[in-house]
Amino acid sequence: MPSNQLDKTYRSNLVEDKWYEHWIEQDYFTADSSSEKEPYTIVIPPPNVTGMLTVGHVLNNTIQDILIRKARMEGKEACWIPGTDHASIATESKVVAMLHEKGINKNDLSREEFLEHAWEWKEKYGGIIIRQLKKLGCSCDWSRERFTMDEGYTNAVLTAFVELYNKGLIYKGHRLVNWCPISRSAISDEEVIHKEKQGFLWHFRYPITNSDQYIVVATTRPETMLGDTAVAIHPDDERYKDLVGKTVALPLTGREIPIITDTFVDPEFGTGCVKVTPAHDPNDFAMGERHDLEFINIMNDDASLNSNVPEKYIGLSRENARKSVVADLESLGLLDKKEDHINNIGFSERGNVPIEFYMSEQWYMKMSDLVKPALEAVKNGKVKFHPNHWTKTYDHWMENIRDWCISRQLLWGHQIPVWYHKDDRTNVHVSVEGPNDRENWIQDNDVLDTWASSWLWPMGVHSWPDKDENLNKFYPTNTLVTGPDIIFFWVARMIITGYEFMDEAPFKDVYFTSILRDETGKKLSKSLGNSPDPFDLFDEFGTDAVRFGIMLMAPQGLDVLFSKDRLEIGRNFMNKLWNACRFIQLNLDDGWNLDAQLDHENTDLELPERWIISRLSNMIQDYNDQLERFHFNEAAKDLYEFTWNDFCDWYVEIAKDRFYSDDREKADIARAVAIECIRTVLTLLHPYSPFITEELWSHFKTKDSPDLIVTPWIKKGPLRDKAAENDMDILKELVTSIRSIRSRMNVAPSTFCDLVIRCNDDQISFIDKHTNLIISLARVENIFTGTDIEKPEQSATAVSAGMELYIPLKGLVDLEEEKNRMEKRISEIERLLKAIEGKLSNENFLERAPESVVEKERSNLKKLNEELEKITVNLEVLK
RNA sequence: GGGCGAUUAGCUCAGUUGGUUAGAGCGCUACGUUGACAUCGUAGAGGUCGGCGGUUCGACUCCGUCAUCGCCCA
Repeated sequence: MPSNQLDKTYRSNLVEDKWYEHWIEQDYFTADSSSEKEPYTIVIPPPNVTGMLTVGHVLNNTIQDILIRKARMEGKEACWIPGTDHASIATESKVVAMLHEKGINKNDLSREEFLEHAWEWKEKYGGIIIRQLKKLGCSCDWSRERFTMDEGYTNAVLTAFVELYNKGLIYKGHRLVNWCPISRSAISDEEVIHKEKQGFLWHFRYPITNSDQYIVVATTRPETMLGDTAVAIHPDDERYKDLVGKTVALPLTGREIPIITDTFVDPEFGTGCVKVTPAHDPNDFAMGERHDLEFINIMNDDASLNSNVPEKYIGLSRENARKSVVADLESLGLLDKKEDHINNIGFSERGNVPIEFYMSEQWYMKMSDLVKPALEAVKNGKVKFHPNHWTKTYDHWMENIRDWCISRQLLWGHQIPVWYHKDDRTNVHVSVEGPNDRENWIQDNDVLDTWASSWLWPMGVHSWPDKDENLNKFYPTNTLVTGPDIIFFWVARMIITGYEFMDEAPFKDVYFTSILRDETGKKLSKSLGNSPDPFDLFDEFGTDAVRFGIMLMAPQGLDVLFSKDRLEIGRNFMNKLWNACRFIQLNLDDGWNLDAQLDHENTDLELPERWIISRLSNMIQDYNDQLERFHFNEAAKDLYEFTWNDFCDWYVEIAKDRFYSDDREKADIARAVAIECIRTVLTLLHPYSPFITEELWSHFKTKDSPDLIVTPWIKKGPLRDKAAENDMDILKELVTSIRSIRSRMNVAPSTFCDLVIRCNDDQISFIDKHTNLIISLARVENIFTGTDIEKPEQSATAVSAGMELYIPLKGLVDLEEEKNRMEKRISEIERLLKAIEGKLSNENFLERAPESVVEKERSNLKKLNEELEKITVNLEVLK
């Protein structure tokens, strides 16, 4: 597959599909349940089957791909199980909209007919996001792809229902639920989004029966007064004591309702009197039960008013009903006043309209016992959260958990496996298969909440409830990667099912990704239109660059402000890597044998080689550590900095000197060292940026090496060499100082200048040893050294690494500027010295600080004093 | 009302268990096409680490408090 020479720029579109197809052909992604290797498993958070790839998916799935590719390279049996979620409400509403466009009303269809359309829709659009994940480069085991409504998965969902039902943990209840009038279904507490909205507080006068008195109630929802069945005051409220026990003639309805007392009423709020609408408010519902009030449901399932209200209001939408009721009360002189009020309104997450509290019969799950092992697992660290602070959110939710409404009045989903006998509705059959004499039974109409199916994902993707070798091998999984916004919906519930059905947590680590926001801090979402299409980004920057860039910008545990130009960093890095490889390749002789490895034991390396290998080893260590603790951004940064700052900026520049010299052996060593660096970087970068690294690998691998995707991971570098790092730091500082002088004095890069160094004997021999490097890196003609060498006339100076540097520049030196610069440095040194002297004259410091810290201060003091002395002398000379 | 998190250079962010002359990228300034890369190179300017207290020999780092912003829950 390798062609001979690398193009001048990296062209992602020529590379990506080629390698993805190759990996698929070689079957690298498929996990083997019978292998002896240690398993490493991830289950994908199943995206909505009708969804499209968002930038959030890119972040989330890149992280999973990084983990799984690394595990694969580490020689584990890597298994990343992909799939999609049927997403009841979201999908059903799309299908309804599609039908509507065709002029079909959902209500005119039978369940079977509707589902036929829905499956058709799923077949048509369901594959999109899977194809998109492939473009992203995800190395999922596609042979294991699952859909939550597949036959096997459905069996798991229904089995779980039946088991929990039989344990008495699932029951039917008639109570208020959160009702979405758009989807006409119950929704769970977690699907209600609270928003503050500017509204009003209306004060109405309710006439006391047989009296000319009235009582004023305050409400934010006038239309519900048609369902009032009481007025309540606080029992200690002196203002209304006389009215207790009397009744009110409820306006517009002709109904007579009692005035009751209840401690729930807040005397401070409004007038201290509240209307009580037990069928439409959770607090009123509770009061209704306490006081045995009448529950009057005044709404249809679409929130329009039903026949329990006076005729003129029947059929009105809740908004119009509000207008009518207010107008009518006002015309009766019963509107006392209207004031501004900020309401906290619950919105349906999917329908994006205010929810209703609606009385209906629903299925509930008892949660209090189920959560216990799951709560414990996170507390004692069997399941670890990254970042850890999410455990607090988890604990709080789990400790205050309420029963879960799991039924939905929808068609798309898992129909509840409960049958009622035709002759006797109280005769109930609950099983996965259903009754044998089906013709005599009617199945429950509702489907299960989608989360009541996806909560089984880690086991349901296998054969559960059957225990086959896949389940044995790949459960529990290792790491879950998901967003903190579904910590309740999904993460907590999966841990619950893990313990309930497998007696074991479903994963060991949970990594919560950053939530992506745009530059103004808004959450990226399709509905807001602020989410860029990832494919535009892939085209513009290359998939690898997007993956790398997004990982580099995703901080640990924080939201991330996404912006396109930050992806440029990724693109530039890919280009840099590509060109560094290209340069090394250009400098390999025709006969260069890529199989020749650097023999670390028996090769005498010079300083730059020892240094870069030490830096490489250091990076390998840090990189592995960062990945180990899920700090993906910092791992990426380690790789970036080594490649760019150490390797390209310094080593490749030094290698040029070797390549162009006559010393064949030195040049070959430099080639071998450079190739080792490149191979290491490619190996470690592969999980982040799989395509470009595989491509480059094909040019740099040894003959017998496998594809990079299955090349052994690197955990440890050849060796650290502290001495080499120190020496190289001195050399770099020297070169930088010289460049700095040149820049300050406007010496053109093409000009070679002379360099005079006053320093001690050790330093002289150091300079002698590295003369060639200094000459080529700093563009110097001749170097003169001496312990007492004189400062040349008209020269620019610097003190660097304890040496005095002079660059003769006849006529070019701006004395004033030089003087200012030196004075600035002198005052900086004096500031530092003062601080150090303060510390060193503090007895407490000397006594209590560790010796190494004191020593460091002393050596700093010495260094700075020497520098000060030299600069001062040079300044004197200038004057 | 309760909880969580944030506040470091113009912008976006790093900064391990307290001890560095507080870092990076972008942006900015100057110079530059020197045998890979202008998606580049070299050099440089730019910060009293949100305020106030406290612990400590020593605080960007730990504690308290206030302010501002964001999120979750009620």
